[in-house]
Amino acid sequence: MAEPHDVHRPSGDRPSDPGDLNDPQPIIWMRPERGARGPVPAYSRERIAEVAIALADGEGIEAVTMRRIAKELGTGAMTLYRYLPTKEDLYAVVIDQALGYEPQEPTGDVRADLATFARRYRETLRRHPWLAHAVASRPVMGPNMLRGNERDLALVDGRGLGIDEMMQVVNLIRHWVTGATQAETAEREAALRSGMDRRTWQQRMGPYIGELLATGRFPYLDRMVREARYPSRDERFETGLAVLLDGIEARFPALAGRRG
Amino acid sequence: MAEPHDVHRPSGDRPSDPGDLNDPQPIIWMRPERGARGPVPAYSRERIAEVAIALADGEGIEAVTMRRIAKELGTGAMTLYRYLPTKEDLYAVVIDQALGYEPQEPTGDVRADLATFARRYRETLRRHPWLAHAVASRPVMGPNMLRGNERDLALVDGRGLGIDEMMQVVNLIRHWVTGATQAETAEREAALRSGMDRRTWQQRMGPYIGELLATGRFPYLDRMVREARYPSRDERFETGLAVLLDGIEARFPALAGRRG
DNA sequence: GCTAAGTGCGTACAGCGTTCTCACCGTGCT
DNA sequence: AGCACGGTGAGAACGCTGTACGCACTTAGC
Repeated sequence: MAEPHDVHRPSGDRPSDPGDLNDPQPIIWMRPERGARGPVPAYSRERIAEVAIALADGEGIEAVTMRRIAKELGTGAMTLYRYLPTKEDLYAVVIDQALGYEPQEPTGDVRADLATFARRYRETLRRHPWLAHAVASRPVMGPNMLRGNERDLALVDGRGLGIDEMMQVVNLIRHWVTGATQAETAEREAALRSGMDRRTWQQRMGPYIGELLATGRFPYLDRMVREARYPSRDERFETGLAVLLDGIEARFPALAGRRG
Repeated sequence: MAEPHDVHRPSGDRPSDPGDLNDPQPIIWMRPERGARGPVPAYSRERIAEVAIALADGEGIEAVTMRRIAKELGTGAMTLYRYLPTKEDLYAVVIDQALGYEPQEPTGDVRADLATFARRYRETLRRHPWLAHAVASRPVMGPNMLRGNERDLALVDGRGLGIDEMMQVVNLIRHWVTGATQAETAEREAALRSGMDRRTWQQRMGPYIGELLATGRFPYLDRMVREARYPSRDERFETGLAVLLDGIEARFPALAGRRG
């Protein structure tokens, strides 16, 4: 929330509009990767993001610090600021790079295409356990995100839906997948945090759950503990997805038939 | 991820099981609020959480620091650690308290009940813009969360669904609401960050969007800028909800009829 | 070859969560 | 009635964070 200083103001800036004092920093993807003048840079945004992603995947997102990335690259922390003006910009680049881009051509079967889209998105978010959380916190607008948006909207195009409706369908799936994946990883991480194994977690939670059940005020929790078959995460995902797709076909019948 | 020290081990602890070196801290709601021995505490978990929530609502979640909360209470930072052993425990208590508890009796119309549930949940998350993000990152298990779970499951009970299916339906709605609300707030916050008004944001993004459209490689982005009617957030929410409920009724027909 | 933009990076600062410590308080046991 | 001991408030200090500033060095364009 603190306003970063002007790293280097464009030399020929117009007499600053008194309405807004500091001309806002342009979004990271508008800043040129390097100017034509100085020595050739030793690193690049992409290389830095690559290291940050590896770090986040291997040791958790909280291991991603400027100093640590720099150390991994064999340089000083301040060097990174030649490439990325703030840590928020680092995140933007890291997220967009982690999202990546995988093409998907519409097959004419919208339901199948949307299912593939949902599964692909989930896989991406699961490959990087910090990603769902990161992507949900900010609008990203990077090149991969934007190309991905084109690809995803194409899956529901040509069926008579307006652009608003198309966005609605795609976002419905996106939001559910991010929400569900976050819940998945939150559960997993909480278990891991308490000593790296499932037993320790149950050891910690067991007495608490027992205490709760003893009050008799949590009949459904009781049933969850006693009756639940606990479908696998994959099964739960597939069921949720089927519900979603049923709903989409019910509300937007144009999407239901085969062919275009 | 760092293991906090034992704040004060119970005096009569058994010879420590060599399997796991440090007996894990019990979950915060199992620790007694205070022992029977010493002077009466000047504060309480609830009071601390109250201050933290006010701070987060007013100045953003990043304003919630131990020192700041302490200052607001008129005390020293370390005082808080008598009530909450770590900041993660603070978050747990804060989230559960912010979730609150609002009763909801089943009416016999499951679709209407689930819609009410979804709207109520969304309102709660919107009242505290940091909450959706916070609740999605960890399993909470606090008293409000747990009572809420009982209340929500009751809405789909008595229709022949197993507990797993009941959870499935409730979680589907929860995950979508958290995902969608996070997207909502992320968008809003990003706009606010760049100078507190919408115009500054468009001023920053405008040239970038223009640059993208000029490439001709983003036809759908183009349509979004040109054709989109941009339904309000409330409209989008209602549409998404209708889709979800249609899907639920299609997959679990037992929920569709009136009465029990 | 000069100039100025651009680069690598050490130093330093304010602020973070948390550990250690200590003086003091108040209840329950003797 | 006295005192032991657990609970309490809180300051000092540690190792960490993001990043502002400054300086020496490199290189493209004139």
